[in-house]
Amino acid sequence: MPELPEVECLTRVVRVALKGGRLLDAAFLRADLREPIPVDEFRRLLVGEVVEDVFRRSKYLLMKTRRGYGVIHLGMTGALVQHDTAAPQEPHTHAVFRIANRRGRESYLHYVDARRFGRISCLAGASYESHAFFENLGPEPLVCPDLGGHLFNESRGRKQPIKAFLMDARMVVGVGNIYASESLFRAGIHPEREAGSVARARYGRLAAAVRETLEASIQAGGTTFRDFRNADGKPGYFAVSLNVYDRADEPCRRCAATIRQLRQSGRSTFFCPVCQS
DNA sequence: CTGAAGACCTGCCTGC
DNA sequence: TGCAGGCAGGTCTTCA
Repeated sequence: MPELPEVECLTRVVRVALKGGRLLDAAFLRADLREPIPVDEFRRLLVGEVVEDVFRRSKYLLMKTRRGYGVIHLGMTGALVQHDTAAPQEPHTHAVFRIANRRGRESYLHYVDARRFGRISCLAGASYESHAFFENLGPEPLVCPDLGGHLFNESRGRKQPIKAFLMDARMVVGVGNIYASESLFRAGIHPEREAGSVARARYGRLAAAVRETLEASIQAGGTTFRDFRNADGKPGYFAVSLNVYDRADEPCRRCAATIRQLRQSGRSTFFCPVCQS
């Protein structure tokens, strides 16, 4: 399940493969993802054009050309895998992009997504920030200069549990279910605590915990969990160091108390009842 | 406005 | 063995 570190790792691989090169063709085997792929517009904005940049905003991967942007979101089960052939290599291959790197060497990026929660779209024009996908997004956790202060300010008056608050992309992007549990553990904050009741200093610790957790996962190549693979098809290796996620009834690595599981807003939360308060 | 719940989708796992 | 049912969750929509 791709979260921000997975998308960051993928973006780096795609950047090497595509920045300064061209998208030569885009074949769509089925266009009915979470929303229909705008096939004609996508081709018009991207095919044949030089890819000036490949970057990430939140969990979206963007490819910039002089005409606009290609936008890819992997949803829950999506993957973008590089191959030497256009022929689908596995079930649920929904799109195949023929690309050339800046030296002209050709390869293929296969978009694979069993559950079709993902999104392939495009934006015309020179800027992407004002588009509906992006206009309400909070800051990037890895580069925001004062994430703790920002979260503290945004949280005042909110009765929402801090875990739901932390996962709200309008507050900060890129903290999905796994990293929300892990970050709250690292910061020692109970996931059910009211967001508005958490002190400024604790938000400072939480912001540091979010950053450390995400960066550790990026270093490890993204969390391996069920469906995720990197663009070269290799799994990431972060799952081995998860402290609480999916560890219900197992001992806390810090204090040996039993890790507990609960449901918040329909999502599984894992926490240590001793380390987190 | 807030916050919670539902919908989307399909592979995998459990239990009968 | 087969099959029903629950679960996974990012994001958008709906509802109270």
